[in-house]
Amino acid sequence: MALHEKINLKATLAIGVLSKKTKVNIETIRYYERIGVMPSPPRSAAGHRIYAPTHLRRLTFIKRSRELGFSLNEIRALLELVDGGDYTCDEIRAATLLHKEKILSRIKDLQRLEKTLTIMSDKCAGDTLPDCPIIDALYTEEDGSYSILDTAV
Amino acid sequence: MALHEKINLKATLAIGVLSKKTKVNIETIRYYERIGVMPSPPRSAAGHRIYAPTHLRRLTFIKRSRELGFSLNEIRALLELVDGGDYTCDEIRAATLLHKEKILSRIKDLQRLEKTLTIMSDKCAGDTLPDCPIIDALYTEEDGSYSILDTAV
DNA sequence: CTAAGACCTGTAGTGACTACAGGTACAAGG
DNA sequence: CCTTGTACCTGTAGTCACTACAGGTCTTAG
Repeated sequence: MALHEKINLKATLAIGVLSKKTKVNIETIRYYERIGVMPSPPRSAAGHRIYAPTHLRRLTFIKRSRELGFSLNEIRALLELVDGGDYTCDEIRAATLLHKEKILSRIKDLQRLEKTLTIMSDKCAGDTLPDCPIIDALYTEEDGSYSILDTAV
Repeated sequence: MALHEKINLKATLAIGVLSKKTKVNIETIRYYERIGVMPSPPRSAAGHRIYAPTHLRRLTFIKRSRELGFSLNEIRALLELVDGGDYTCDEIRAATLLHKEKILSRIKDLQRLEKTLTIMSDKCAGDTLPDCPIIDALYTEEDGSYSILDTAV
């Protein structure tokens, strides 16, 4: 192994190092590769993944976007735009605002929920009797005009 | 099939009827039975499930609790209390308030998220140039003190 | 008698991971 | 030289709360 090869390896990262730097689980990194949001990196002779700074940047992007509540599919779409280089600031802002709207409606759902829970527990005498208005309420079909189901982050 | 048998069947429901009354999917009802939150109902000669009004009540309870953001495991625990009949109003209220706290912290997470998204899109000129501060921000590791991951409803 | 519809079981897919089991590679210490 | 420890590898299965088939049986109306 010649010196110049060592120099080339200087800026590379093993998966464990990448994991620590990004605080993304090793298994998650491999998962991202499997589903194609991270590219397959080159391998060492022993088959170990060798990451370059570009991978670090990309994984940071993915992690940050996940933290902001984007789904992996949304991130995939964002990355395609970015990879293609044919995006405009307008497009990205539109996607961000759309996402913000989703978050806002999720907040509203949860606030309605919280209100209902408050009302229910306020009705409750909170004594040691086996009779509870909360339980009664749960047995009663409500309006059902809202559903918080399938509104995961 | 004698008359008295028909009378006994009067108040029973087929799975499709139960599904329509509760607005819970047929497949979901069977799923609830499989995981044990709904009891296995008696069957007709042909093997069809025959539900009684108690099943309707129980499924309503489950649906309503799900709408209020309780997980099936939490519902299982609630149902055990109710089934045992040894619950007090206090216990139920405590569970409800605990759940409310979870919802509140989820709301806070989402509000922080929303704020960040607002700040990011405000920075954006929104023009047709392929250069976007949002993208730049996504490539940048932030504090990371909060994570919205694994905070599904 | 036939066709539509409701029901049955069992399995696989979703999203975004996480957790193994069982194996290989490689460096440092005895 | 051997052992020990660590980091890596693949592949599969589990999580949650469903949903969606495939491929069958049963019931009911015309």
